[in-house]
This record gives sequence, C-alpha cells and structure tokens, in this order.
Amino acid sequence: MMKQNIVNKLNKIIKKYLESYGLVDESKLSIKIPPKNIDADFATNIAMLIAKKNGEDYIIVAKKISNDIIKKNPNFIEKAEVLPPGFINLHIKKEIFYKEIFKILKEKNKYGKLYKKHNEKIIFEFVSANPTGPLHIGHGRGAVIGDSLSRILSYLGHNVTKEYYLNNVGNQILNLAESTKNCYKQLVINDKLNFSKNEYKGNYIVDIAKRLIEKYKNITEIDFQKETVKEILKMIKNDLKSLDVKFDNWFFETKLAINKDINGKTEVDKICEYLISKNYAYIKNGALWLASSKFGDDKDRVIRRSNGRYTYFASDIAYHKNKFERKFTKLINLWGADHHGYIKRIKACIQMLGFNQEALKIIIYQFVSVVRDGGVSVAMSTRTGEFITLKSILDEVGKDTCRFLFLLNTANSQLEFNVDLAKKQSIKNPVFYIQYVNARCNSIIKKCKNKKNITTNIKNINFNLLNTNEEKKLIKHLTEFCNILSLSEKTMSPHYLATYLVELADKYHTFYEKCQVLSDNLDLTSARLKLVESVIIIIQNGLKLLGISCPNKM
RNA sequence: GCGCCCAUAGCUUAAUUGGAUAGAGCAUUUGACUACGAAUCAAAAGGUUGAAGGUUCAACUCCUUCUGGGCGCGCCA
Repeated sequence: MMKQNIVNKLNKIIKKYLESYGLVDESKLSIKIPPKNIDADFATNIAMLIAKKNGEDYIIVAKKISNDIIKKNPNFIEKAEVLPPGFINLHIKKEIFYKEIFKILKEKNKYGKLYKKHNEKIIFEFVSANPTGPLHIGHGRGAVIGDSLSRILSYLGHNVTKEYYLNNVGNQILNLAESTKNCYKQLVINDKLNFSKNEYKGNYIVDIAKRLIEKYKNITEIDFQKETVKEILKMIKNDLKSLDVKFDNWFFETKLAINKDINGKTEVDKICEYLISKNYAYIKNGALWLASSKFGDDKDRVIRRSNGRYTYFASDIAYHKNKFERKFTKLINLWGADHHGYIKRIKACIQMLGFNQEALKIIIYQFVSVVRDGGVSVAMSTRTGEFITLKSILDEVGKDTCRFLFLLNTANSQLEFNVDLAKKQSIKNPVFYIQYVNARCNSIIKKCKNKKNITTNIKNINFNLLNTNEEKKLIKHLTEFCNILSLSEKTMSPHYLATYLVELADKYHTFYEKCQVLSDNLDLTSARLKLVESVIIIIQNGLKLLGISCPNKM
C-alpha cells in the first residue's frame, strides 16, 4: 500500500493549500502517478484548481505552491517541478522506494496480501452455465475472469466464496433427457441418428447414450434426466479443472424448486407467497406476475405460468434470497453479455426482498468469437451444437496461454480469440514473455549460488548503487504492484494486473540487457541480485493471482 | 422500434475512470548472440481515437445526434 500511503501523506500536505485558498470542493483534486512520458513519481493538479478560482496565472500559482512544498517537506520530497498547463510534478525521496523493495524481499509471496480487512462476506457467482452441454469458449472467459478476480479479492483480505449455480430443473432439462433417450433408442436398433428440431445435438449426447447402453440392460431402468445431467456435470467439472478453476460450492436449483419442506412447499412456493402478500406480485390472465416495473424494471415479469409451472426467473429470486440468508453481505454476479437484460429485474427483486440493491454487483463480460485463419465462427449455441468447446481450445493452446488471452483485455469489449495466432505465437506469446523473466532471473540466482563475498543481508545492501535509468524504472514499477491490485479490486477488472505484468517483463528485459548483474563489483552485484529477487517475487505473486504457472526453467 | 455494450496504427488491443507528447504486441524495415538464457534487446515506420457538435483550463474518457457492429427485448432457459 505504498502508493496509498504516499497519496495520503501528499493529500494532507496539499489539502492545506486548498483550504488556505478557500476551496472546499475536493472532488476535482487529483494526486496520481503521471503518464509514462513524464519523469516524476506523482503529479497534482491543485494549482490549476486554485488559479482558476482566483483568476490567476496557472504557472505562477503552481510555482509558488511547489516551492513551498519542497521547503516544508525536505525529508519526503526530493524535488518538485512545474509543467504546463500547471501540473506540479513531485519526485519522492529514493529511500522510500528502497524501503518498499525491502518489504517485497521480506514478505516474499505474501507481499501485498492483506488480512481481515473487511467485515463483508462475498459470494461470487460465475460461469453457472446450464448443464445441457460442455462448456464453450465463452464460458471459459467467464470462468477465468471470475476465478482470477476472486483470487485477487481474497488476496486483498476479502472473504470470498466462489459459487456455481446449476439450473438442473425445467424444460431445457426435460428436453435434454428426451434427446438422450431418443439417441439411446436409435442406437439400440442401430438406426441412423435423427434429432428433431428442438433436441440437443452433438457428439456428447451420443457419447452419453452409448455409455448408458453399456451401463444398463433395459431402458426402463434408466432415469435419463438424472444420468444425463450427471454426465454433463462431470464434463463441466473436468473442463474447469483443466482451466485451473475451482468452485467452493455448487448450488443446485432443485434445492429451491423441487425440494419441499414439512408443509409440502418449495422455496419458490414460499417466495411467491411472500411477494403476493407484499403486493409485489399479482395474478393476470391466470399467470403470476412480478411487479418489477415498480422497482425500475422495464416491465413486469411472469414468475408462474398459467399452467401452474414456475419460470426460471422464480428460482432465481429464491436463489438470491438464499444468498442473503446465508449471511452474504456482498453478491457479485459475473454474467455474459446476453444476460444484461436481467440486471434491472434482479435488482428489483432484491429491493422487494428488503435488501439493499447496492449489495449486488453485476459484472458483464462481452462475447468471445473464435477466429481461424480468415474464417470467423461466432455463434456459440449449445442447442444447435454449433460451438467451440473450451476443451478443444485448451487442448490446442494450453491453459496458461488460454487464461492469459482471456485476462489481457477488459471484460467490457468483445474478444476475438485467434486460435491460429495463439498457436503460432506459442513461442512468441505474452505469457512466455513474462514467464521468461522468471526463468532468466532464476538462472542468474542459480549461477551465483557458489559465488563468495556476495552480501545477502538486506540491511547491508546499498541500493543507491542502482543508479541507471533502467534500474530506477524497474524499482518504481515493482513498487506499483499493490496499487495495481487495488485498482483491479476497485474496478473489478483483473486485466490491469495482466497488463502490469507485461510492462514489468518489458522493464526487466531492458534492465537485463543494459545492466550486467554478475560482475566483479561485489557491492553492485549484491544490490542487483536483490533487485532480481524482488522481480521474481512480484512475477510469481502476479502470475499466481492470474492462475498462470511460473516455471523456473522453460 | 426500445434497451445494454463496443468502435483507437494494416491486425489484436492498452490508457489507473477527466490530465501532459494516445502506450504495447503481431506484421514490415534495420541493427545486436566469444558476459548472467536471443522465448531477448535497440531503432525506424505506422493515429484527425468511426463522424459531427457540445461541456471543460484540459476529452479516447462526460453529454447530444448520426453511422457501423455485437447482444438482449416470450406465460424460453
């Protein structure tokens, strides 16, 4: 939390000027790391705010304030410069950065980790793909973003439970079971396979049917619904496992929509009764409608059809209620872009249940399209069987590359996954670029193991010897790790960490070319070795949070 | 028709959420392996940030309109 500490300190210093000039509004005040082309540690726009209010010259005010800051904080600020249009750029004393490197070396794989920081209990729901087929590449994106983000949140002291909600009830499941059954029958009489329009197609259905033929002698013994879901669930879990994604809990819809209490009522029954009693639900044309438009939804929604059967949405209400009943105080849902229309209605429900809708945070990720040498295949439809399975991609490009390509971009824009390029670049690939840093570092460490007269005690290292631009940039970048984690936390976007690691690798490789680590100058060698060690720590911590391996040899 | 998201270099994209000269990678051109791993580095070239207005000292970022793309709008899930 080095950046935060400095910002807090600077805030105190700078706010005094705001007050002395009678400015109350702090919302436009910024203290942040300047763009890369600016040589400074921090920058503030305070002078422009003040000058604007008083109608004074930006530069003159900036110079006045910056001079004053230097004079009053000699132990903290190295120098301050004014650049047009009126920024004050601050250089922090080098020792503060060295201290942070100390901290990295000392805390190692726990550097940046926070403990018991939050009282809230988070439930993070993601993937939740229907058990009607194997996961496709779009689900993969959700799985990776959700998994990496929850790793980051946990690392920052949040109490996170990762949950997969399984819709194992309803028409789609009946339909699925029917598909397997038909396939089974046709296979038994050795018929040519024919699927009707609404049935699920795909080799996995045939595989399941074949397995059932082996397992059972008579069709009457088979519970097709149970068996099919079981088999598909096995597939989904396998796919997630090879992506290195693990859930803490699998929540079955049957628990809400099928299981009954001693009064013969399901959770869904009960929630509907509650909603009716509160006048949040009403009967129209024989169906039960939720008055969600009262709470910001575009229109009211049917939760129980006139034929008496509940909609999927009814279970969803019960599910979110259940999350609160399990004492979760913050709900995070990661949804594919096709679900954006559900945000308003589910937020409406949460208000009806008497909870704060702010407790629910919904992250939407846009779709993935797959490109192969020119041709684009987009539609990921489980029903038609036209989709690219996550497994096939994993088999082709590997877990690390797959995860990283999902993590490098913001969730908010559509992702074009170029399989051929990912394969071709398997050597020249951003993941390898980062992993190579670790390999190079470890190679150096190994090489100097037998060297004598190297200083290993951090306290005796003279970091002032690390004087080149490459070293200074590398040090500064290392110290931004915590800042990046909290940015990812704040924006719920793990991609900041991914791009940060690419930049770190970039800075390390430059350093590596320019600065020979092992040399006759023992003091310098010792200092550079410590720098290399801290690079290893950050790279390993970072990749671990992204769920990517970090081999010492490649 | 209504709603959500997107549009940045030839391609894939970033920009710490309103800051300074819009950063990378791939592809192209040039140079560097008898020093710690060349899966690397150095350099060149490539941009009116889809268009037009507006707000602001400051706009890729916010507002309005338009164009193009994705997705969603059922008593489907």
